[in-house]
Amino acid sequence: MDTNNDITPNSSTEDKIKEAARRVFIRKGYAATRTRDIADESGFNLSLINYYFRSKEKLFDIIIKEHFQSFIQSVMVIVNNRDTSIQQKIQLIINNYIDMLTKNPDLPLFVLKEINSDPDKFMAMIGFDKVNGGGTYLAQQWAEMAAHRKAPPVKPIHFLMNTASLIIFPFIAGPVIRNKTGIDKEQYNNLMEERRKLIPYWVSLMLNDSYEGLNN
Amino acid sequence: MDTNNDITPNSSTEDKIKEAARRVFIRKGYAATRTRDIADESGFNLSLINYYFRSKEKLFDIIIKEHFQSFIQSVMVIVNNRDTSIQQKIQLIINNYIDMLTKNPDLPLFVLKEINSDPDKFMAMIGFDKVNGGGTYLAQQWAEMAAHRKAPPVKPIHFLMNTASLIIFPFIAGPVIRNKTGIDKEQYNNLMEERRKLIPYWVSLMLNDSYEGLNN
DNA sequence: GTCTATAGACTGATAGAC
DNA sequence: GTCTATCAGTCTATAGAC
Repeated sequence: MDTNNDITPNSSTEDKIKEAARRVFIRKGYAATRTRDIADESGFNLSLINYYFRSKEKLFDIIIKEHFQSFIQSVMVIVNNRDTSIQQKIQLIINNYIDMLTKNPDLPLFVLKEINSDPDKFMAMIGFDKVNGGGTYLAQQWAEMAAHRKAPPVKPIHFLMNTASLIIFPFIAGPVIRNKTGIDKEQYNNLMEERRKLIPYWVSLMLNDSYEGLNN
Repeated sequence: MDTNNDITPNSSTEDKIKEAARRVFIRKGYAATRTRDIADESGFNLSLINYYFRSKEKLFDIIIKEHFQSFIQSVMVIVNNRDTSIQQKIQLIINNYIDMLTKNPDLPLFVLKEINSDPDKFMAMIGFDKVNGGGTYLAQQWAEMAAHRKAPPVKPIHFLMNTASLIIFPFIAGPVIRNKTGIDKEQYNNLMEERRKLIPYWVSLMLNDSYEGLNN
């Protein structure tokens, strides 16, 4: 998956415009992005955007598809691996996300914003509508784990929400937290690195049988 | 704090425009909001927006100030209360947030989006720049708790991130999760209600001395 | 106070020169 | 392929009738 922000020096004009468009779209969102911003970012003339891609919307569509499909697929490979435990899968998914989000910190806010403005359209665009979490091998492992406990662990939906929250939200809230604490981007990334090991620990706490005592 | 979406029937034109503007701004963000949208939402003519508020930007400024200041103050009252424990404060803050976010599910994404586009400006606008978390009574209680432990609990910054993540992120991700699971808005709100008691339990797990064993 | 009409700037997209 | 010039539509804001 190519989600880094490097400029490939020998790429074609078409690719350079795509790279520039990807950066601007993700930073500002579809609505707030002007085709002139993309032209400036690419270093080429405004009219070339329409020459290569016909319209702003088609350019957006192409870029987003390319950007997400390989990432979604890499997660699907992890959750369907028959040789790893639930705990190992969780660690791998967390690593996968933290790698990707460290490279693309603007991505979660962008995705949530676009999904908010038209859920069905955007999820179909990135191919997330075809993902069926319940049909994964991870889901099967979870069901087996739940069956072998006296007390049920936390509801899957809450567990999923919590794991996603702990991974993704700190990236979204980065600007707020850095603004309040005064820590710089590098120090903040170090905090995110610490979380690679901390999040698996925190989520494992939620799966403990001691959960039983809570149902009051 | 008036953050509900009720239309007050006997309010003036000025107030009706403010109410309409608040709804539209929060739903779509500043950049994507057109003054025509506000005019339509209010039922009045486009030109009255400028008659009463001079410009889109000044109207935005007024509304956002009013919307947040009372909420921030209500949280400050909780964190500076000398008669409640850390645990009680956490529960009260969680209740405060879940109440507010259930009424205004679009708010977190709106805030994060605006902060992302200009952190200093927006945080000053809502008065959050003057908030000093380290000077609160809660911070003092935390320091005392940490001093009485052999092993330090989780770093305050991670604890803060995690608590905020578990509260706020599920509201942001609501559209995605509802889209994937097919559950409706009311069922989703029920899940959020469950979290009132679950989040304090989960965050308490992170404060346990068993945390000691993690530092490998 | 509330409306219609329109100015002036900006947007996405295209025609045509080279 | 890449550029300049410009169109047609939309945006915020204002002037002026009532």
